Amino acid sequence: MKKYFGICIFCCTFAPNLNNYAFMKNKRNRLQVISEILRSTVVGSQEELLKMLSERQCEVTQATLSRDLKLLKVAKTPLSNGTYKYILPSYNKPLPNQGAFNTLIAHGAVLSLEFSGQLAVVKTKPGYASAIAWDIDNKATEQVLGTIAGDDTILVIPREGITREDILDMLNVTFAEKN
Amino acid sequence: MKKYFGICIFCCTFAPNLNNYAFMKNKRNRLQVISEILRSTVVGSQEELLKMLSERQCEVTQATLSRDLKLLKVAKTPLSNGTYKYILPSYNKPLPNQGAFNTLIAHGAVLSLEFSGQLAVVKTKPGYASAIAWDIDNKATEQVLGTIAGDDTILVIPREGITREDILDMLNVTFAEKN
DNA sequence: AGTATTTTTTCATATTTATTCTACAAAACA
DNA sequence: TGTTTTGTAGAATAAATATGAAAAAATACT
Repeated sequence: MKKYFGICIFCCTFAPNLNNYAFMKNKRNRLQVISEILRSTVVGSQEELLKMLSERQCEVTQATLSRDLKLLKVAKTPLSNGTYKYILPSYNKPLPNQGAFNTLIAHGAVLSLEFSGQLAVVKTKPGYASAIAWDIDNKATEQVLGTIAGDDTILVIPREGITREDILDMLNVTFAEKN
Repeated sequence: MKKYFGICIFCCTFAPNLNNYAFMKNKRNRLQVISEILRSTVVGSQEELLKMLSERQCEVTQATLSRDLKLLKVAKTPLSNGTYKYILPSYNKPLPNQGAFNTLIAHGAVLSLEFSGQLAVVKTKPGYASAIAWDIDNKATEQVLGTIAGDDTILVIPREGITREDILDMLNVTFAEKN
């Protein structure tokens, strides 16, 4: 049976690659490091990035880096000062550091959680939204006023006074039970 | 005395260039044409773009094009299908022009757009909501956290920091591409 | 007008980036 | 187990892109 090897847009790794390889010696780590560098630094060329990688014990060739950047959908864009910058696509940018929830995200039907104002939006695999919304509705009446589910998106409306952290905790609990 | 020649991000021309030149024979027009092409087509290389330009009576060399793209801050970004695409920065993408969206509204499946707080609600012809929501989801990940569609209504949840105008622009782009 | 100044363009080329081809390693399979 | 498939990476190279410098065009100035 064919397994799907898809890159996880949150941790930038391949889902089935669960083993531990030598530290900093594999693609997964490298992609992570590249993301981190690009998120925090202005990098104008692959060569430059190559140097920064080798400083972090990631020795690769430009060919590999080119492929990595393609994989990560990193764009090269001109800046106002006449130089260039490699930028991560927006979904890689934030890396909302949500600890435990991230690991759950990586393997389940829940793809992401993001906030906007007082609202939370949960993205799921297509078709899963209603089922998961039902779980949330039922397990989190204290924190959640209600949910609205489409096909792959759930809008979570928290009660007044509920923080983002509360929502996050609630989801962790809800999905911890699912696995 | 030194004059400041700054590119106008709205019309893509240089401010002091107020005269009329021969049609399609100057930088201003060329930049405009480049913007139009990139807004409506997937272009993967400068050579490709060069051809499209010459079809439109803009004969230039790759060197000039490279500089034009730098000026317009066009980024080259990898696509999921393994190819590349030149993309305009977001402020060039739409024309922040209420009018355009209204005309589309008048003839298309999109009936209206209204805002409430940070949320936007799009009304569509019956049955169209999911299809249009899907478009919005896919074409506006930068501005939109998610959408939830009923039969004829779409709830659009903008990301934090996204203005109503951004949403309007985004919709213009999305629906301009549909025609 | 003619001349000076600034801007734009091209040519040639340097630089940068993507890809082909090869080799090998890990995982899946029989 | 051996075999096949899939994924990763490097070297070499092709392809794409950026840039210096000179020429041409446009504009400003007198």
